Amino acid sequence: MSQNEIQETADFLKALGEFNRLSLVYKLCECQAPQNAMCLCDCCSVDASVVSRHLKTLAQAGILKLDKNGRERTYALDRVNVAKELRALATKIEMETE
Amino acid sequence: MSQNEIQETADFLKALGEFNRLSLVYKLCECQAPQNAMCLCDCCSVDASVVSRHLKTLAQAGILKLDKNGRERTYALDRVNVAKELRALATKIEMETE
DNA sequence: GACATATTTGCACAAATATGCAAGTATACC
DNA sequence: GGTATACTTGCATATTTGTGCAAATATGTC
Repeated sequence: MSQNEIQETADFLKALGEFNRLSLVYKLCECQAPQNAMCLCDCCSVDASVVSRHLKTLAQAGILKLDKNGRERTYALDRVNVAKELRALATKIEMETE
Repeated sequence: MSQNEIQETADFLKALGEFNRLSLVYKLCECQAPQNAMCLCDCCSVDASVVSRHLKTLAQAGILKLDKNGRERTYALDRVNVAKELRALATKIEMETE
């Protein structure tokens, strides 16, 4: 396993491993339709700018997908990718080597 | 989902989401037998005290199991628990609600 | 163009975190 | 008891990170 791969996985997990960001993820988990940032502000009691930054972090980690329409940005969970990453890690950890 | 549950999951992911800690986890992943802390020092180039603290963090998050014999402490991956947690999250995220 | 809405960005700051070193504790060996 | 080995802990410190506020940008509406 290369240093880079370790760093990437760590970044992915770190993005999920913060209370407000994980709250956003769970909130989006309940939504079938993509949500805009303002709507997501309700779920954690922080400033809109903070939500904006958390959403950016999550999107960069491949956890959310961003869509721009007009002055609105809608975010949706990248369910397939997140589940894939988590399962890959679970499988790796389960597997006994040598 | 309660605030507490969110916090616990976030703590679990945060414990995994740091480069040196994840390196330790991968290292232990390759070992069938539990390893002592000194042996684990080799895998990341930091002071033994730092490794000691990271191992403590991982154990508290339910990622490692600790065993004391004599002056040695051996650590082993709690494969079952970690895989279970990751899979539970994957399933939750995959599932579309309403 | 003026104004409202949606979101991002710059700045400042407090809190958390990772780290190294030196000293402390615990156990084994002589 | 003295010394070596295997850690852990306290302290200082540098870096990162989460946060709020105010200003900036971008787009829609009148």
